[in-house]
Amino acid sequence: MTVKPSIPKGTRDFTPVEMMRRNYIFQTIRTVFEKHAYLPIETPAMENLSTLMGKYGEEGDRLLFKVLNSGDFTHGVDMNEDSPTRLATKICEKGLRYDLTVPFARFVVQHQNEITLPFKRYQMQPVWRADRPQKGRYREFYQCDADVIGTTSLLNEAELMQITSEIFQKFGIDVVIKINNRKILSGIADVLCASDKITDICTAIDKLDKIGKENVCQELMERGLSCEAIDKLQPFFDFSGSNTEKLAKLETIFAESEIGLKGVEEIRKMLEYAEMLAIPTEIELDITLARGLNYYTGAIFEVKARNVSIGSISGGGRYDNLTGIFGLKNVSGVGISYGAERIYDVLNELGLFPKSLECPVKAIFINFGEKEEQYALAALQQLRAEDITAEIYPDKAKIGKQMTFANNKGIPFVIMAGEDEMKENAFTLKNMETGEQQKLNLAKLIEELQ
RNA sequence: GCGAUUGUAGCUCAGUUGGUUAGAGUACCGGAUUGUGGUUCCGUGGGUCGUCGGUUCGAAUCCGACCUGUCGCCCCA
Repeated sequence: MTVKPSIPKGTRDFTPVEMMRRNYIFQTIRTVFEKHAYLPIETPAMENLSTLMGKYGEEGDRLLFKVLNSGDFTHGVDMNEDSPTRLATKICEKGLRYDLTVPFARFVVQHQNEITLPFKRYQMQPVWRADRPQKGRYREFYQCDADVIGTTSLLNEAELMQITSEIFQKFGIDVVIKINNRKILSGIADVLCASDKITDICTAIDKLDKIGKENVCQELMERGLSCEAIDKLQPFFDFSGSNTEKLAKLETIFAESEIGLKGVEEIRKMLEYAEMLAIPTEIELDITLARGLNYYTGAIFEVKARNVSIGSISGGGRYDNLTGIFGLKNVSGVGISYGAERIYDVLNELGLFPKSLECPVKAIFINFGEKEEQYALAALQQLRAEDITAEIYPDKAKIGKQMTFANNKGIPFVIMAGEDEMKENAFTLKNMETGEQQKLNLAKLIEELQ
C-alpha cells in the first residue's frame, strides 16, 4: 500500500536552493553574534511541559505542542472525566519548545555553577507553535536569539541594537529599530490611574497602527477602562517629534510617576550608548510598541523592514525575573530574536540574495566512458585541490543528457575530455552561458576556473 | 480556538444547467541530432478530479464531515 506523501500542517521541506539561502542567513547572523562574543548553546526540542506552561500567557499555553506520554498513558487517568486541557496535562509531560528564551532561562538555572555571569549566548534552532498557519507564519520555524543574562547594564541593550544594525546592514535590508520600555507603559498606566489594567493597555495600544485610535479606545472600554482614563490616554496617540523631544514630553507627563521617569531615564541612557557606539541605523522611540510577551520588564525592541509589507522581523526585550520561577532570583537578562523565515521573505521580496548562492558547483566533467573517467578523475582531483567546486557526471550517458543536467543545475562550465583531448593531454572547457569553448591544458583549465 | 475561501497531470490552469472515454500549456521521457545544453519539430507516458461519506439512473460538478493552502480575528517570528 502506498501513502500519499505529505507533511503536517504549517511545516515545510526545504529544497537545495532554499537551504543555500537559509544557510546564508544563519551564517551571516552567526558571524555577527560571535564577533560580539556571544557563545552558542543548544537545548532539546522537547522540554518538560512544566517548564513551558504558564510562561506565555493563556494564549501561549494553547499554542504549545504537547507530546503524548510513552507507554500506557491512560494508567490512573479517567479518560472521560477531565476537560481536554486538564486531560492533556495528565497524559503529556513533555512539550515542544515555543521559543528559545524560556529554555535558555531554564538552562542558566540548571547550569548556574558551570557558567560565569554575565553570560552571553546565542541559539539558532526551530521552535513550534500550534498556531493557524498563514503567509509568513508557520507551525515550525527558526529563531536566532542572542541574550545576555546576569547584568542590568543598558550597555547590553545598546549592544543588541548594534548587532541588529550590523546584521541588517550585511543583508542590505533597510530597517528601523523601534524601542520602548515597559516602565514607560507602566508610567502611562500610572498617569491614567489604571495600574491594574497595564496588560490590557499594552495589548490594545500595540494595535494602534493596525486598527486605529477609535478601535483601540473601544477595546479598552470593553476591557473596563474608565472614560476618564481613556481621555487621558489621547495625548499618547499622537506622540510625534524626535526622540529627545518625546523624552522631554514624557518627563513632564511623568512628574508624578516614579516608574515612568525611570523608563525615560533608561531610554535616554540607551540612546546615549547607541551614540557612543555610532550605530548607523535609525532608532525610533515608539511609545505604542508593547509586545505581547508579558515577561518583559524594561526595554522592548522591534525591528521593521522599510519598503516591505512584512511585519516585524525581529523582537526582544529585557526580563528581570525570568529565572526566578526556576529558583534563581535577582538575575536580569535582555535578549533579541531574529525570525529566519521573515528575513528570508524580505530578502526574497527585495531580490537581495547573493547570486553566488544559486549554484555552488563551478564545473562538471562529461563522462565519456571507463578510460576517459580515469583521465577526468585525475584532473577533477587537481581542481578540488585548488578549492574549485567540481564534479563528474557519474554515468556514461549521452552528451545531450549530461549537458541538460549541467544546464538544469545552473553549472556555469562543462569540461569535456574524450579520446581527442586525451591524445593532446588537453581539456575542452565550455562556457554554458555564452556557448564558447576552448581547448586547454590542465594548468590553463585551473586558471580559467579560479 | 472562531469566521470566510480554496483544492483537477510534477507545475500553471480549462472543464457548459449534473450526462459517454476529464483536456491544454509547460515540465518529464524517447526520437529528428551515436561529441554539445539553453532555440525548433515529432512522438510516448503520466489523473484514486484533496479524502471519506451522502443525494442521483448517472457526480470533477450538488450536500456534509475531515485534510491542506490562503485571508480576517486572536496571537505572533
